Amino acid sequence: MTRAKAPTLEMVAAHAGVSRATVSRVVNGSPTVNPKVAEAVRASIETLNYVPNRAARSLASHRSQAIAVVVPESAAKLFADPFFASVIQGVVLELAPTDYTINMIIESESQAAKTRRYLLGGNVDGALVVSHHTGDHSWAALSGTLPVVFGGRPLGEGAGESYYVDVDNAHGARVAVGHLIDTGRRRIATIAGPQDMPPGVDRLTGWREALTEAGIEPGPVEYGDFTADSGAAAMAKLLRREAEIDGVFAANDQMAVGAYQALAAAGKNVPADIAVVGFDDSYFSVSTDPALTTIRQPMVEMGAEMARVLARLIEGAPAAQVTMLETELIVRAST
Amino acid sequence: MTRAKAPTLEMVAAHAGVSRATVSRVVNGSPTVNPKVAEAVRASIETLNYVPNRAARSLASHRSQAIAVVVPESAAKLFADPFFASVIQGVVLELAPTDYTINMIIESESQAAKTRRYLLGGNVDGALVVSHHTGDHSWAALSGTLPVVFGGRPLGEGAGESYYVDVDNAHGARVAVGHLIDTGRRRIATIAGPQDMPPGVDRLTGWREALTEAGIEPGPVEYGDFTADSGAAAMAKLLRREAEIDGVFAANDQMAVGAYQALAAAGKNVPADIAVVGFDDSYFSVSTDPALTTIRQPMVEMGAEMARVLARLIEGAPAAQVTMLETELIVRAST
DNA sequence: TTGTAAGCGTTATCAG
DNA sequence: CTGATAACGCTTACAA
Repeated sequence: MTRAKAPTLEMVAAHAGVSRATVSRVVNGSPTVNPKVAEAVRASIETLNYVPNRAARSLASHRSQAIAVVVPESAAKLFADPFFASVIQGVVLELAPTDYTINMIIESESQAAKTRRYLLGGNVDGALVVSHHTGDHSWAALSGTLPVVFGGRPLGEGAGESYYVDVDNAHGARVAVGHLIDTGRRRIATIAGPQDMPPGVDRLTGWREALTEAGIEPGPVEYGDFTADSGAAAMAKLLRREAEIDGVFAANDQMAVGAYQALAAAGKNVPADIAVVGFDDSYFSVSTDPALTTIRQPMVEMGAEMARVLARLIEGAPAAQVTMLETELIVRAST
Repeated sequence: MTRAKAPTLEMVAAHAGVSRATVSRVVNGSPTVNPKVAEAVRASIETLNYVPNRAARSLASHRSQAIAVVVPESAAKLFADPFFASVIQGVVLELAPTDYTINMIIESESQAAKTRRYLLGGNVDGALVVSHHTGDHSWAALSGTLPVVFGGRPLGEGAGESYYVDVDNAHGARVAVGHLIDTGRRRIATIAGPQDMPPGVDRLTGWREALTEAGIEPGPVEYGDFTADSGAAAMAKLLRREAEIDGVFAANDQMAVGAYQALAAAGKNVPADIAVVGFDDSYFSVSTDPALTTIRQPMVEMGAEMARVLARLIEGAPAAQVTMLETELIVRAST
């Protein structure tokens, strides 16, 4: 079962009776080629079933037509993290119809140098860095050398340099709290996320803004680390601090789920005694009882947008340095 | 901001005072090179921060050091399907420390030809096809030309040809049913999956085998399509057929979740009146009330194993044509 | 053990 | 508008 040798550009040239240069032009859609000749070449390509060799092409053109998608190892280890899965899905679907190839690469501490060199070694035309909630832009240094687009707002310095696509967390939080207010809640607490992660900060800010703008005194704040357990603990503390809380905004669904437990333990009914709204619209939100009102993040869209921005960057086209994606309030039974 | 030209193998050779061939040998770990020389070359590589150009390398060697991961488009569109996410995670983690690059590619009907040519065009050294529950091996034809490893048992003809890694569905089902029997259930029904998908078939078979082997008359069977709604409908039918069912094995967690609804509607208590066990150990299983007893599939491990088998195939090493992965019974509150 | 030199399949620069 | 003819950076017989 010998594999037939793949036809080369040269063979096409011979078959069509033109030079290799001409075939190359046709393949690359150069306008400076006689229509008739082009047609003939295309016919030859068709009959020979020719497909250009990527390696040769990128060696000669200095473009790899490849895009790296970098995910932190920690994330890759999480069991099917829906955030990453969705973002990557968006990237892949967006790039599928283009000529770009997607190189999935894992950023692990131990291989940091290897990864850097891979990226800088001309193996890819650009990189997409998905940094979950951490705001970690340790790859920012690459930006000067290689087009890079980040997912999530960068934290701290270097922020001004990089291109990124993010979800408008503050706005989402404001909408969530606004919904609580609209439904008559007046003593609204929050279970905030870690303050060293942009989403943690922004969602807390949004909560506070919505309240002060509405002329309502912000309720108590407790912090969690985005896990259900931390949410339960935070809710318990909140309850201990103030029994009259009638609404709580959790910075993510998992903490909201944890809050449910603490609430149940305290004999509080959701939403009768206290309304709760989460953030993410993860699968937790539908499987809880009562189903959780939450803020949906357009994760797939985020991946797609990142890919679009990167493509523009690679092609030298102007691109927005920061793209904010809108969230959406999903009202369920918890409010 | 000019990007410093990447160092080439030639520059390393000059720096180390040897020929390019020698540097190449060192880079590729050839044993026929003087240790001292090799060391010197490595030092030069280090100081120059040299990283081999992939395109040139594969052009010259006819190996791409790349592996394609093919996912059906339908799956990619599902919201963060945990099955795919986990399998891919396994693949990526397994391949990360190797020199293989991972090319994610989506198999869409409209681009089938393009994908085929990409795979056959020498762009990758092998391919991993993740075909969820469908058993679709339409890519089997590639096997003759390119090393390919499938995820999931192939359906029908061509099965004998291809390499694949699968979860032992029948055994998992037997264990699930065995657990039901062990806990005293005697009238055990099943909500089976589609019979045109290997897992659907195998899990039904396992259910039947466990029962007959235990000398228990198999209970009624109803079919679903792996969705929660279909599970609810199937459970309702089951109840209508026989009120005395005291145990049910759902071919996946989602259908088990659906069954919960039908059971609640019928005033049945889980697990007092009827025990239910699912399959997959998806996140649904923990968020239900009561938490679902289920069979865990080693999805991440499946991806890793697929990668391992493919690597062996590419390197011409002997590899098992079929690898069966063991499942695990996870006992929770529903039984 | 090491070096020489001929490619690998395209693109790109120049002439024509 | 088309055709030579160098690169592109690396691997690999073949020699030495």
